[in-house]
Amino acid sequence: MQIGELARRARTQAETIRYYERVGLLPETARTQGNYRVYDDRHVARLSFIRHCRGLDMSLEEIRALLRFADAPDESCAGVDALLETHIEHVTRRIKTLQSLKQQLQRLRKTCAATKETRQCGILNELSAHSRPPPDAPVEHVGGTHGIRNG
Amino acid sequence: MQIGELARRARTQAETIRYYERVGLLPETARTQGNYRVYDDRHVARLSFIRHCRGLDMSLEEIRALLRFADAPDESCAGVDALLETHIEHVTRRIKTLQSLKQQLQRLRKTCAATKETRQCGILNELSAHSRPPPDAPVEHVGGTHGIRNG
DNA sequence: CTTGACCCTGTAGCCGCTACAGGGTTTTCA
DNA sequence: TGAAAACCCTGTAGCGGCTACAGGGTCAAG
Repeated sequence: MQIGELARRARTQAETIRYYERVGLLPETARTQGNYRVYDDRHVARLSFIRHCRGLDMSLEEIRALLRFADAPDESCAGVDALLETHIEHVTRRIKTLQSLKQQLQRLRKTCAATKETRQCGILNELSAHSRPPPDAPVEHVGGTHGIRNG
Repeated sequence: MQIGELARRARTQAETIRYYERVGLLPETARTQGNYRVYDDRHVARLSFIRHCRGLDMSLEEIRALLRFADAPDESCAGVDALLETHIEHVTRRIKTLQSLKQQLQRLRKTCAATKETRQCGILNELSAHSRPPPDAPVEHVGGTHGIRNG
């Protein structure tokens, strides 16, 4: 099968597949005479695995690590388990951050209830105040509020 | 004051300030003879405002919108309020996504409990399965699990 | 023999910075 | 006076994880 069919089967885009090859998540494949990439079912499985992990918001680095375990089946399952635990911690931390964020935003919004002009808008005043929430902790790896950068 | 002091006062980095100027969040300032940017207290206020909003995980686009309200004090506070509401929705949605993610990950981790070798690692098997969680909704704008991209 | 569907490589863009390189200016101190 | 240090400047490239082109080649059907 060629890249288009692989893309359909793994619900991805051809460009993403080529990207994964470029960054070493998918192996370089055989080519046809016309220089088209050729894939088989194992590629479908591997790509589906990757997309599944991405759906679970793992980074490509984490997935790379998982794939190393999958590729070396004699290593202990413990590594996989540990990686997953770490990832769950990241997610948990991110949830907590977002929850406190949400509270702050809601408090802020109430500030507006009274006044009705920007001139004296409580929100803007609050936001101008110097006190700031602590920055989002020693940059771990669970993204911001805005747009997961893929489709 | 010059850029370094502004940076210290607003707890930012000079490079970030120049970046904000470049993308139009901060105005272009006067310069000294030696071509150094010159700032005053209003710049501190504006930059603190921006950093505060960033601390609340707003996008620069949202902040730009807020600044427009702040710059045009006759417009209604309602716009500010609406913007905030939208942002809160983003955050709420992201929290929900992450929570369901976490559940999936925890289920996955239990799969491992029995077997102890990757060869038959339940996690890897599960992850290879074709069923995938739905992608993270029509890309709104609250980032992934990994690393808020600033300090 | 042309159309169209598919494929290729390479590069630039998204966000919000960060981190240089390679220079200039100003202050400080011997 | 002159050197070092501390500050500033512009410009460019990088992060992650793609996406979206431009500008071409290949292949099957009509």
